[in-house]
Amino acid sequence: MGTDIGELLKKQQVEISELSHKVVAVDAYNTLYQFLSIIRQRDGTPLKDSRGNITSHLSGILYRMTSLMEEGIKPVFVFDGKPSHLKARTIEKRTADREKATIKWEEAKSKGLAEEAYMYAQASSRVTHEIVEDSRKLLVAMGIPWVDAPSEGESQAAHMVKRGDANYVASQDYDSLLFGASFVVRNLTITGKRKLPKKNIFVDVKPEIMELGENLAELEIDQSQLIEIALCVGTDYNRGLEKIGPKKALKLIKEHRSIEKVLQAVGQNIEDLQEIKDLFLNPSVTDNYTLKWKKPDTDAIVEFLCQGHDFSKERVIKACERLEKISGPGQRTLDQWF
DNA sequence: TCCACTCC
DNA sequence: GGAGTGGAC
Repeated sequence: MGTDIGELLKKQQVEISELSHKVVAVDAYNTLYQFLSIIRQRDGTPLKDSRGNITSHLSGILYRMTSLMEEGIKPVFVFDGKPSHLKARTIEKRTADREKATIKWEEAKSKGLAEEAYMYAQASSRVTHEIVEDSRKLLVAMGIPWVDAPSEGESQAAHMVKRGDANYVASQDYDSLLFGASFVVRNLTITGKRKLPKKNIFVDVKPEIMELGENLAELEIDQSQLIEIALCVGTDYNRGLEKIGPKKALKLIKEHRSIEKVLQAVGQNIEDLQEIKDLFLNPSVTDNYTLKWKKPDTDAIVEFLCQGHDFSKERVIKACERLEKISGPGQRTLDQWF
């Protein structure tokens, strides 16, 4: 997913408290996908209510956003709009991969291969329309704003950082840097535990910040060249060049100064090159949004999660009390919130 | 208070 | 992922 240029980028580990009072534009798709793939029962089944609706994302949103907001972070969710036609191949591939994984999940389950089953269960995660709608409902009840991107959520989130309406884009992907976000935060979690892929081992992770300008300076390239490197490696809009990874792409772009010359040199081609480059440089975004953090509507949260989705009332109310306290009287950050 | 482990 | 629990210290 996204572009694999991570190893070129300098990241700075920070404490969550360092993000206090910052507005963070959360890449909704990325975050929801993360919740769906990770918040699961031991056999790999996602959390579900009694009617069979998936609820993993709701649990993730409720608890993580509550914790982040307790730290003084102001999240805004940015949802994907209509994807570019250039993304069609990637979307088809994701669908196919998901379908394969779903079949393999069943197979592994019937063979009693628990670990394998879990892995395929994760890979079968899908951010459905219903999951997006439910997430929006919960966000509204929690008083967290959200924005609909005309196209990519990541580009809209990057745009909001460029405009100064947000301080960071939160995403595990690197694409928002390609879209020109000057600050991106990864691993925006509380516990700081992350399961290693495949293995049943957990490692400590801290939020890490990437600064676009600093990275460009370090790599001695400009924004356009960073995009060209990504194009060489492969993005959601194009297949990467054969036998070219991020290190080699960087070297080639610096050496030849432009991707056209790189393509000549390696004797390969990238379809729709200019169009994709333009998509990163001039993405479709909107200024038509207002960011307003409101007091949580505890009744609505309880109604939605407990009556609607069988959450434990006791636990939900506890989370609501934490939320109310954030915006409540005696809170120093009160004026920062409204 | 710190974990491992379970439940959601 | 994050909350809750219970045993170990």
